[in-house]
Amino acid sequence: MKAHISRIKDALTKAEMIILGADCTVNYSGRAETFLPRGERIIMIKPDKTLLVHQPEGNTPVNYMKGESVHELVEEGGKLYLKSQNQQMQEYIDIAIENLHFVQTTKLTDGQKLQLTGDERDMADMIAADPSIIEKGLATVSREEQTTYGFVDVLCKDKDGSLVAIECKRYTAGLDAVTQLRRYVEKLKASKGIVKVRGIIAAPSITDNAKKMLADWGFTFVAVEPPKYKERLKKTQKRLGEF
Amino acid sequence: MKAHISRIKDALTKAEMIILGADCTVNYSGRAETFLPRGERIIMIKPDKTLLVHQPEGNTPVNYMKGESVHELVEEGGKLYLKSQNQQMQEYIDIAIENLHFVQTTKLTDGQKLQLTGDERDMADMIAADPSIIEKGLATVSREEQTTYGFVDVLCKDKDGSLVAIECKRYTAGLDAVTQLRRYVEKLKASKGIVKVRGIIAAPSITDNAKKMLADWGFTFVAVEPPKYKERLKKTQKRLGEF
DNA sequence: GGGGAGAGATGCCGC
DNA sequence: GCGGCATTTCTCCCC
Repeated sequence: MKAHISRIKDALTKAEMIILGADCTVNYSGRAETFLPRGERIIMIKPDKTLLVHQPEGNTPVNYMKGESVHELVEEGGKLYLKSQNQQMQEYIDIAIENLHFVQTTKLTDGQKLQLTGDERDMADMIAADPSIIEKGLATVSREEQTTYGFVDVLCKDKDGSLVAIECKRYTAGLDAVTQLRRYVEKLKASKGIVKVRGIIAAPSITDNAKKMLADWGFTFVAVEPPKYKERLKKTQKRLGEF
Repeated sequence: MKAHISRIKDALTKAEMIILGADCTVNYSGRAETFLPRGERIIMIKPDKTLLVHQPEGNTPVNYMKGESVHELVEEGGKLYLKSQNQQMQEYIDIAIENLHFVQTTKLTDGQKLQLTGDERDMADMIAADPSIIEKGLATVSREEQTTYGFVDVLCKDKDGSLVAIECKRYTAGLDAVTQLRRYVEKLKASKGIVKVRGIIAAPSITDNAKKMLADWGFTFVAVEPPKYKERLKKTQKRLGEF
């Protein structure tokens, strides 16, 4: 135990990655208040002082603290506590460690950034580059046209010269997508003093309610698949199809 | 190395928590496509088959895979790969492991759930229990009143008998909060055939643009602090104030 | 299981 | 720094 403690303290000063397997209870106080009764979890303290507490299940950490937090390992009344606080956010975490199963510390070297393709930006770029995907005769006017009530993903003119605001969604468009579009169309009408501005939602699909609301406002939906979506699956299927 | 590999494979079959420190490159294909060049990271495979890849910085995993994924450790051409796939989501991750710094496996027992107070639900409950916080003479009609275009956080009647829709936000209300409120108010008017329905946003603060849009629609803003917000800080300040 | 909305959201980009 | 918005969002809850 003594060896564990000194190893953690040493790693904290050296800004090494620290990973603990611990039987513990967790209290958080800050933007809200949480309590996690005793159980076995993984505690991770990153070189940038991010703290993560992970349960055996689920994607998201059950408790966490932003980078630049201050962590301290203290012994009080024969018990071990990990006390963390973030001055900026005025947040606090106290972890009462009942049992320390293992301690792993390591220096990590990694300056790489994730390269991602196929997000909403790519989808909007794809449409802006060739708006005929949406409708014949469309011509792109601008990308991310600013209005005081937010920005339009892709702004086009149709073959009749009417402005067309296009809102892109990578997933099923819901009510929020329609209200967003509506906001932009209204603001465009007001700011430019035009009566007719069309609105289009470009997404792979749309919910029934959103479709109704879209109809209420005279907008339309165009089914568009986001780029790079399940690319590997498509390749696999193609390969299978070749045989 | 051989010992590492067999330990990982064994832990996978036993559904133990697996944590690797590895120099690796990561490819993901599914809802999008990502590539992460070589660097040192922490790889975590949970008992429920969630996969997380963490860089030395930041709160969120750089790559991940939902639970119920299938993970396989394979050696190809003298190199070690961790190949994961999720059948449901049609997603794939390949991790090329250049160097395995450490392997940690452990059985984790934890059936506990996080207990949280101070979220939006608590805030809405607080207002519903005593709507005079918002305005004198208000009486609560319902919580989460359903409309086809979404549900109203708190529905009240004012001293004149007019319906009042209240939208709660724990943080600074933005444009989206106003459009949400607008949606509900319009739907309430339509479904109940009433001309006058008031709209109120209850939040600690509101952005300038949202305030303008609120005014455009004849709605109002009431400043309300969410419950339990920075509770510990308040306690500390109170204690300090005593001296 | 889909839809709607919050999250102790986080992170990114633009003004 | 605030604001507006996407996220491989995730997660919960209600229909």
